Amino acid sequence: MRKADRVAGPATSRSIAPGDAKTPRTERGRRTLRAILDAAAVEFGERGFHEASISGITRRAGVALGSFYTYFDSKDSVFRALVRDMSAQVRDHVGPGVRAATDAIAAERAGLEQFVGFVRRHKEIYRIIDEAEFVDPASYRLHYATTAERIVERLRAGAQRGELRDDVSEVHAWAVMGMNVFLGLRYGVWDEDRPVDEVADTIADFLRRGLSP
Amino acid sequence: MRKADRVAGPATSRSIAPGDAKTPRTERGRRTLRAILDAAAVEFGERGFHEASISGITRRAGVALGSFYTYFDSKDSVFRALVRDMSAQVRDHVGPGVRAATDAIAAERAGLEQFVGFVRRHKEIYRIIDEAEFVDPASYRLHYATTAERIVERLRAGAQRGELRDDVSEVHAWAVMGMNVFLGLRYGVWDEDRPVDEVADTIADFLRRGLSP
Amino acid sequence: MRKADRVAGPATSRSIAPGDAKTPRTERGRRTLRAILDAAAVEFGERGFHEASISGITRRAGVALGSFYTYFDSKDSVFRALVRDMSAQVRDHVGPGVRAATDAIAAERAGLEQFVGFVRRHKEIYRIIDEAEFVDPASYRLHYATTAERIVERLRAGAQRGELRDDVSEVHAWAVMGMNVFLGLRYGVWDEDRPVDEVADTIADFLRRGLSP
Amino acid sequence: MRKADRVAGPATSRSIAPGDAKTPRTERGRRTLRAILDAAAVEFGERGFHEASISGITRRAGVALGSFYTYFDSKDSVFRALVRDMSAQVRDHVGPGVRAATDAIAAERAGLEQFVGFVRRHKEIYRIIDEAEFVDPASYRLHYATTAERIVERLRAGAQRGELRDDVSEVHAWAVMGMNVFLGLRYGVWDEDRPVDEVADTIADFLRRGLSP
DNA sequence: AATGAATGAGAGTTCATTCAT
DNA sequence: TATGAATGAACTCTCATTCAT
Repeated sequence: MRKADRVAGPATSRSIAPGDAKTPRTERGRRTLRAILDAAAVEFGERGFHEASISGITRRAGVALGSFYTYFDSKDSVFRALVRDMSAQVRDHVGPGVRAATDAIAAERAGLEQFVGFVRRHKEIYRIIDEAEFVDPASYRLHYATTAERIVERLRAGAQRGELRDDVSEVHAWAVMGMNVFLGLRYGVWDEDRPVDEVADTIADFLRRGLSP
Repeated sequence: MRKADRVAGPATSRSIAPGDAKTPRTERGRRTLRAILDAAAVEFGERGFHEASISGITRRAGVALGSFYTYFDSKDSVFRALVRDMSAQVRDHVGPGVRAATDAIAAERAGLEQFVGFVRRHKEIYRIIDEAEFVDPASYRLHYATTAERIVERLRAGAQRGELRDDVSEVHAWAVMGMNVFLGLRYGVWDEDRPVDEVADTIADFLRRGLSP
Repeated sequence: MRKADRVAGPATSRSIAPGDAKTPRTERGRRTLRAILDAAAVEFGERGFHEASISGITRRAGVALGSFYTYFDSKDSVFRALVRDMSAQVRDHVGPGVRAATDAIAAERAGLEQFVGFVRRHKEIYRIIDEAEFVDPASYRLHYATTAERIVERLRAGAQRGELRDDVSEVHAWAVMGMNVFLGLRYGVWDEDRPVDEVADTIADFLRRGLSP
Repeated sequence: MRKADRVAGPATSRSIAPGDAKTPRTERGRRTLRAILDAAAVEFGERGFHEASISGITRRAGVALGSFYTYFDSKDSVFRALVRDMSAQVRDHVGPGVRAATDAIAAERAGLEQFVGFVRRHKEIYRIIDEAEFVDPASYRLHYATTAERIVERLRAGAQRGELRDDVSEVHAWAVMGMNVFLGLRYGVWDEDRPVDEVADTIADFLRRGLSP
């Protein structure tokens, strides 16, 4: 996978200019925007929003400082674009595994497994989404609200199929999401001292007992 | 309880100058330090670390700008002091209820209940601890590592008393902590649309099934 | 009269490319230049020289940014072209009425009346010429020096015809011009709370007494 | 007269911090503010508002860049402070001569004489007030509206004393002000090729004939 | 211990102008 | 001739920290 695809690749059908970016009209413009977005992901991931600088982004992208403002209105606006893009990436990477699962518990197990694996490979995404809580609260809320929504739908579908208890609710969904996020932080970002498999097995067993009818 | 005690009260055996603060030698100095710490909690809570300013803190505290540096070396150092102090506050407020519980599940239920109730009353604490991930990662890690530690000890003790499964582990502890944090965010900070009781009951039931022998 | 003529119309014998503009060779080029000049008059009039931007001008003109430099060397040079053009417009609109007057006082009356009426219809011209004091002092001086020159010639001619005092001088001319400009500002640009007629009558009476032999 | 007095001297009873400046609490602060105001008058006078830079002001004042923002919120705010201050200076320098005059015509003659003399000595003030038309229109309007007001009052008082025609009006006042301003520009700022006396005599004679009953 | 003025590095942003297509 | 992306100097403003009083 080419580097640029990480941020705006064809695999996910996301447009080249997510969020607030101005759409380039020429091929050269498309290349520049792509370079800026990639560089921004690295810069924000390494230094965090406030330590990051526009000049750091353009230096990494190999373009002039002013070129940044050809595509974005402000530092905030790249960050917003990035958060939305990464939120979508998490969804796109976790989704297939979940949908391929044979039952409700297997689905949640797959979700956790994919998620922890994904954050191991993209630690900067974890950081960027988390920092959105302070920089772009709206996107942050949206990300987690949407994620919880998806989980509760899966749980309810499982209940209807008789695989889970009838009283599964939003509370369970937030609990599951909270587990995933913190397990991702602990076993994905901070330390990889435990196989993802093992963590997923442990949690799957826990959920099976806790949520079965 | 007087306001100052929230940050550095005698009830919790924390000294008046937690973390990096320089210890004042006179009564007047103690009052000034207290005022600065209180003001810092408000300023960081309202504006976040980077938006917060030293002059904002001293203005709220009603002292001169320069006085800040009589007690702290830098902006980072007040923040560190505050994070540790608040981490201790969470522990101090949640601890008694947990210890008073009659069994392992009741203890976790009490922990969640106390925690959500606490963050409802102190939303700024949530923000300050969370932002530490970016400003003072060491304190952030320490906070969650310590909290997970305490949970795993409780779970193991419960297992030894035969109330929980024998295989409870660090993974379960991080899962429980993750639930608590996100339920606190959802039902404590963002919206209070569900009674704490109900949330706690739901999770207690879930844990009982999931973790019983 | 078509809109473009306001800036570079055939009626006044001014070429399509006044001042610093490069002369277009094709019909298409002439249209583009005309569009840019019109747009510049609006942009400078609305926002003033420094707030105005080349991109604002080309946006209004509906042409690409780069096209601007096909016709002008710099921001200063459009402004210069515009100032000269507008200076000529004032002259062209005020002149006929003055020349048609039957005596010296009537001529000055007509000059004021035409001038105030003209600035009411073209408030942006006022601003553009005035701002030239800071942006293009040479054009500014030239505009007022030329205007004063014309006034002093009229006054001297009136004196020779025995309609005015013999000692009319440059000082009187500058006084008359100053009146006109400030009355134009007050009753033309700022507020139209008094009929032009009345203002002109008052001043004509004042001049008759002040300048008659 | 010391240099600082030009901007904020005791002679005119204007405070040391006109307009938008923050009041310093120490003697050292007062000195710094005074240096910044003086430097700003020179910088704006020489380079005009847009070419002037804060760093140019602080360099001239011999203080650090940041010190500017100890006393002013923005470039606009010093400019506003300066415009108001200078408007007051013109008034203060012209007023005494006018009040000391023995009749209405002598008063206007004195006003013009003082004004032209003043702008010869303070050409930068002329420029600063004029540029306010574009930078701070409110102050500009206020300056001329107030000045016209004062003139119309003088004329009406002269009429009541039987020295001037009964129908003197706002229109005459604006005419007189316009003369003064343009004569100041021509014989004060641009060129000193004619003695102030002579200009004043010419205009006084003109006014006497034009405005006498 | 307290004050508040002074400092200056550093950041984001603008936009006239150039240039490859 | 027209396009619009690219450039980078220059500017305003912020604020943690220092220091003289």
